[in-house]
Amino acid sequence: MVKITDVARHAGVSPSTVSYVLSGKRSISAETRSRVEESIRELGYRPHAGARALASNRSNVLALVIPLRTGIHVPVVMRFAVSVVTTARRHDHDVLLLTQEEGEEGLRRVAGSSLVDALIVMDVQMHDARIPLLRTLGRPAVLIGFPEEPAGLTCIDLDFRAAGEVCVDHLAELGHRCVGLIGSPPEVYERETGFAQRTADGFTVAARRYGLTSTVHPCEATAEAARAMVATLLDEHPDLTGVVVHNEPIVAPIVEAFRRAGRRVPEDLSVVAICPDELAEHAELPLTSVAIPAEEVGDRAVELLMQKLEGNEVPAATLLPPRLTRRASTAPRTDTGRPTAN
Amino acid sequence: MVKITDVARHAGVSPSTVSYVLSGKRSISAETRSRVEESIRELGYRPHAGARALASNRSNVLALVIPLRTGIHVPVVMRFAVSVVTTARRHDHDVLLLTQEEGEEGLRRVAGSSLVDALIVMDVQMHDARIPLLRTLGRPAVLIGFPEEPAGLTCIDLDFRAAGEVCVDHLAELGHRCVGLIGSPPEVYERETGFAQRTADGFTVAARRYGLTSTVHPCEATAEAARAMVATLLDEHPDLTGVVVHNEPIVAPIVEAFRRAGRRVPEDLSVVAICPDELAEHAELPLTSVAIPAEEVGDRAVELLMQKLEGNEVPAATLLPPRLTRRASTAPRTDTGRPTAN
DNA sequence: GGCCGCAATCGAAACGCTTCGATTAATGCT
DNA sequence: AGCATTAATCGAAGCGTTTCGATTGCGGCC
Repeated sequence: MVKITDVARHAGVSPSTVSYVLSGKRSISAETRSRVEESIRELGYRPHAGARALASNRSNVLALVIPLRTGIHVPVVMRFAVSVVTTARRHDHDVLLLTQEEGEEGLRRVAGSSLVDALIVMDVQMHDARIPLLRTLGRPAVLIGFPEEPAGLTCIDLDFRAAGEVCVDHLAELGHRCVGLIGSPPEVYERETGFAQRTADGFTVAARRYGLTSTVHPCEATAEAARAMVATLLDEHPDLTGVVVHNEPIVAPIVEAFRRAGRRVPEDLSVVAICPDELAEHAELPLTSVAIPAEEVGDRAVELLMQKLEGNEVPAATLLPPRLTRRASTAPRTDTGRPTAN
Repeated sequence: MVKITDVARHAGVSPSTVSYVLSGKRSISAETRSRVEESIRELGYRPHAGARALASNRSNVLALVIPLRTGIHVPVVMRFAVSVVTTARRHDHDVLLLTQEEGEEGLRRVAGSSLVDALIVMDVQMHDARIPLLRTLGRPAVLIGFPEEPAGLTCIDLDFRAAGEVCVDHLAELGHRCVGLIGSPPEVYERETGFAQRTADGFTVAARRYGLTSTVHPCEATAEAARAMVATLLDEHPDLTGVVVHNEPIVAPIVEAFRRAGRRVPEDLSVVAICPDELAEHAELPLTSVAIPAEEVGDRAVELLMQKLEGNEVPAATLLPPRLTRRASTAPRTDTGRPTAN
């Protein structure tokens, strides 16, 4: 293994000079710099990560805790993860993958052993056991999602409450008077997962503001559940003409089920999805949707973390504004109420 | 930060004794051991990962390279990743996440800097630029998938060739005489991704052995493409009564499309999927399938790596035998050929 | 009873890097 | 011309472990 002293000897300088060339923390003459760089290249030198971490008290590794729970849409998680890794690399950091199975002890371990400099935690619950822990860990952390009591922590996410509202705004503007939200699986709500709850809150509040009839239903992420859901909905709310779907895997099955139930989309029934743009665009019928900006969230989370690592203050809460894109699944309400034969 | 000397002082022993208690590399009296352990607990001591890596020349971290390419089914990738992390933890290792974007330079970096002790590489191509690199890296590596020239490397995967064969075996036994394989998106084949190619090979060879008419078609992973595929297939092969689908996202759309085209499944047309059991079980019509044992592959990959880290020899190739589970989507061929009206 | 071997423990030398003062040479200022 | 300042570099002291030989008792053995 080639080490810094080898490079130093080869370039005719001291090891500290090599170190400063690498870190740029002190000025180095152009001539020396290029000589050192040439030696580094020639010898194929790579600083030893452990030695570096020991001496500098920085590992240049971030921990990323990814959720494994049921009811969480995997492709979205992956998009977060990838954007975190990509952005971390831009800042010369690597990413250590932790699963939720490891739980609090995992966080303690990687933080306590200085394996990582900072942490990113996904899938935050309203009352999350990791929250108090993160406060005491003494390492910068960014949460993707908002707990009930975020004081002292840095959180970022799509503004799901606003997302719920924006969907209702859109439907209300189109003249719909009776709207429904088809949400995440029940267990997601039972766990009090912030994003699901807040979407429902925003939806309900906005509907009330417009004086709309509204209803919220959790739904399992299977095609059968989707069909059953649609049946229930149409049965209990015959006037229903606007639906918001916040459950990625079943957006297509829901639309399909409404059609089978004799509702044309969008002529008889408007559907707004809260899902990645990609999914909405490539559906059989392109769907009006509020995007889940996974890449942006992951990216910004890392940027926030980097700021904190440099000792800078960062906003405690970052709520990304929802962006609704009109596509082919929403239309003004027709007067006829329930136009097609049943 | 509490360090090993603090623990040593607190327990009234030397630092090396504490180290030996932790590593178990020398015998320690029961009394001393428990005194040290108590001190560790009381002080909340955690060995510094960097210092440990420096002194021991082991980071206890594995690199996992995950694919980001199009045409790769994300949930399956995630299941690999999770099982890798879980098993690695059982062996007291952590997992560093690398994306394919980082490419060869990423491998060089993490291996060269001793950030990781060993590597797991997913989504291996037949002619993969990383293969020669891995041979020179001087670190144990396990590939999930098989390249063209695996000499000197350790590879593991489902035996996709056998999987293709097993599907044909099953269909042939049921009396089908004209079978088709609907595969991964074209780009996956263009990249010469081993698993796709081998499945197709196994399928074709087995069909020939039985004297069946067979056809292989790549297919984009969208519902539209699935429908188009089905139309083409039925058009070009009117006698088709058995289909193998090796493309997770579209198994349901394919079945659906056949039904719309007037083929009852399984009465008129048998479908075998190559996909995770979970997907096959929870489909509207439970599908006869060959499972993709992601968990087992990830698990075994880590076990192999651990063996190699301990200096043990391991088999160069591990091919997990395919397991076909009969469910409701396959049935004996009926005499009528194409029974339902068209 | 002296010797051997083993179990248990200690001390000190790495491990490869960063960083902090110190040193030297060159530059600017008056 | 002399002094102060700055740029460029060096040397050495850590950083917190692990590990290797050395040391100390102790029981068993002949």
